[in-house]
Amino acid sequence: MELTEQEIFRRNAAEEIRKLGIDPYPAAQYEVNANAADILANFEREKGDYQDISIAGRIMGRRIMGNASFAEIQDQTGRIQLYIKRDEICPGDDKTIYNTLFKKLLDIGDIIGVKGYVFITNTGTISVHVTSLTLLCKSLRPLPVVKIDSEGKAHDVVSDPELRYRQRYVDLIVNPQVKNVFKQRAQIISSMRNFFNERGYLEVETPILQSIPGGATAKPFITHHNALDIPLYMRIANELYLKRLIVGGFDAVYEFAKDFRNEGMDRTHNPEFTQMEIYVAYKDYEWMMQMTEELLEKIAIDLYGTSIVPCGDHTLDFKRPFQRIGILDAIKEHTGDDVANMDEDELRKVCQKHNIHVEASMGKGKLIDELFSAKCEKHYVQPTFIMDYPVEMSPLTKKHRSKPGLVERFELMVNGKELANAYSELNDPVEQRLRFEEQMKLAARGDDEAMTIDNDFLRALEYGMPPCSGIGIGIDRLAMLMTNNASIQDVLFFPQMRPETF
RNA sequence: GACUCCGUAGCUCAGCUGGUAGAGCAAAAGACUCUUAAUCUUUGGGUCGUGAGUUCGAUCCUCACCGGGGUCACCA
Repeated sequence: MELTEQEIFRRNAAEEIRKLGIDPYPAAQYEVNANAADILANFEREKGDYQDISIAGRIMGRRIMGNASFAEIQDQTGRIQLYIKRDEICPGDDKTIYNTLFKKLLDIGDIIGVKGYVFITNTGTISVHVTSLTLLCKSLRPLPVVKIDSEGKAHDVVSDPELRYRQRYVDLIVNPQVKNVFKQRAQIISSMRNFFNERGYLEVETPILQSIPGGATAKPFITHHNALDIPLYMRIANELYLKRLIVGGFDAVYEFAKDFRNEGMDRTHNPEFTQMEIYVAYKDYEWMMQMTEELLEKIAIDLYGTSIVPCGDHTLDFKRPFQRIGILDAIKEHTGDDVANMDEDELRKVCQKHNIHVEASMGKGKLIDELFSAKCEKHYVQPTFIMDYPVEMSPLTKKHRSKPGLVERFELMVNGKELANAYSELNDPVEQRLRFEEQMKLAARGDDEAMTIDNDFLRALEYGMPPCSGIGIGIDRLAMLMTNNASIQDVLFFPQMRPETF
């Protein structure tokens, strides 16, 4: 790879630094006792504190005025200005550290540590008056420089999505608000974990490599285990394993699970994504709706201090309780068609009437799902539970206690997108076997996402699983909602991309 | 997968009804001991995504390919 002019200059500078007897990549730890955000928030001139600080960060800008300079360094918490005076960092006759190292050989992007004291400049900027400077890492690539003018307007913002996603490290350095999105994501997960742990639920880990990919209807990634010489699948869900644990006697288990689905990618789908699934014994989907309301309200309040969350052109309110509507009622409301008692042929006609693409392999459940996705989904902006799905599209769900042909299932729709999926779990092993067999028939018709029968799971159910309710919540989509990002790529550090050629 | 838009210096972008390119920042050299988009002087840096075609001549027109965005399809 040909080096650019600036890369050559920086490599040469690293050599020059070595010639001065300074290691551009020193091994020793650098003790830090302060950070930018804390200093900017808490420094008061009168208090006389922050007078012996040590801080480290990346050089983000320099303004050299002969024998005194200002620079800005950025640490994990933010940026702070440094004031560097030649005769203070070089008190003796040897001015090399200032004249040669700082002025000539350091660049924007280098990581340095400084010691000194905090003061306020004549123009009122809280700054660190540097008394000693240590190079901690020489940067060999020029960093994009984003400047903020006096009106707070950013110039030359790095916005090219390809650069931002492929080189997330650069994005994080130059776009400080990006870091905040990921802090919020971590906070959301932490809120959920606290919520569950306070209730005594057990966090567990279950297999990612599975010989039968179950628990969802989706196309899996296939891999191969050499020693066993068998195909293995990357999990599409962990549902069947968590239910095995309920059989085993845990009353509530949850997992933040990376799932993998070999399907199309767009702004709401990444091939690998995170889903939180939880199963609680002796509960039903009514209970689960209440728990979900409590959980989401808490997440919003932990994050924003209120249940109200900005989201694109809307404002979402996660205040309990959420709206509830049956899926067939939703379809009736938005299409005018009452599909409750229709057979497959009639349903297909209704779909065609609404210009919905149908295929021969689609069964009744799938057709209803299509109808809902195309005509209803987008209308549910505020958190809404869509309830009581047809049995055909829910092979793991218990039949509705009072509504024939339906199951006790809900999906939570927010901002026109599915955020969660939950049900009263089917625990009748004979019924479950029949449902799997129905799925096998769909597979025979050409549905390459239909479930395959999992005999070990059925064996577990035969030992007896207490009635329970489970839910899966899409963590990436939740993060999108809660951080007001329209693209999944903005809430994943490293969204999937075609491999780069170097 | 289909359609569509985009790809020019390290970064952000201009440009040309077709005559092989400009700016700001960044960089290099110099000046400057309170700057803050620091300023001032000087300078370097590009096979205009890749390949082919049309043309006397292509960064610009055509086609293919590569990469990305958007819409749709697929997909909980």
